[in-house]
Amino acid sequence: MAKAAKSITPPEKVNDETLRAHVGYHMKRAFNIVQADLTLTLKPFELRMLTYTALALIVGNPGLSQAQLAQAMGIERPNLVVIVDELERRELIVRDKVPTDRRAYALTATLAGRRLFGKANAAVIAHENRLFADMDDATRATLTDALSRIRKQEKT
Amino acid sequence: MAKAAKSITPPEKVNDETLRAHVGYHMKRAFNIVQADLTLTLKPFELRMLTYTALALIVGNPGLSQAQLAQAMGIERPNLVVIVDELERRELIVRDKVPTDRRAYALTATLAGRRLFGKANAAVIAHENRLFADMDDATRATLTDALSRIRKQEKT
DNA sequence: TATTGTTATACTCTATAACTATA
DNA sequence: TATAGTTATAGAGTATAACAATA
Repeated sequence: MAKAAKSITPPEKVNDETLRAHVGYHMKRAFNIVQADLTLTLKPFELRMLTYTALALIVGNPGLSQAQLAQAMGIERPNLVVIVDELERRELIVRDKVPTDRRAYALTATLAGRRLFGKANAAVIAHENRLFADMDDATRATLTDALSRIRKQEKT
Repeated sequence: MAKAAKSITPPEKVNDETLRAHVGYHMKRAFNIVQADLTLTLKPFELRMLTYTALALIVGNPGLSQAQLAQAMGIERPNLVVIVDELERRELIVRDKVPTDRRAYALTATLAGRRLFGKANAAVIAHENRLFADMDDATRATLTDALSRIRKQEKT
């Protein structure tokens, strides 16, 4: 039988029914939006999400080691090196040798680092309030809690 | 006054109090975990999140144009080209010229494409059930809904 | 033997500018 | 003028392997 020439016309509206059933799909879309807005928010401070996060943890934990910081940020050690390099070059943090373990560095924020973090953090709080403005506190708490409970699965 | 030599010791436990207050921080951490698990889930099918998503939308919307697909996926047109190229090269979709608009392509999944998507989708559903196993349906619905309501802000 | 920090490297995802061919 | 698809390119994030110094 001859192949019927089916006229293909682009659909009026895109049906994403299959994907809408997956939480991961919504997470990606939402995170991309949040990430893009956060990038603009941090631009005036010359920070990115990663340098902001690292600075926040160093400000809150003076003497932190790079291994601890990488673990807390959920990234691999090699990826942290350039981040810490950048913060140190800008004199927002200092890298001190730990006397009791000569392999490790103790990371501490400088006064400039703490000041910059204070300003950047205020901007981040405003960014969050803007993005999640139409979300009531209970929903926001549920969202935060649900997200923070997602953990790595053990390998089978 | 001489600078006091303060002995810096790494903290026992990392305090992430500041960051825990931000939804974006939890979104990133959670998405990284989901993304890593999804990558492993799709590996046997030689798909990534982007090729899987594109295939899902083409299967569900025969005749879709690339511009529509890029818009539905929330990515820029140039980034879609290599994705569509790959799906076409693997003969999972076909690119047909649209008779009424000779600039556009109509994307349609082949039988092989629909079959592969069926198998991959089953694996993705299992992956989601595994990752969100300890989350009850109401929470999952709240999470999905809250995430899908996050929208781009208008420029001020 | 294991860990800290490092280097080198590769892969993926995202965005923008500029082009062509059509509309 | 505007849109569809494309090319080229750059930037950012992530991961692994392998190394020197130290524990």
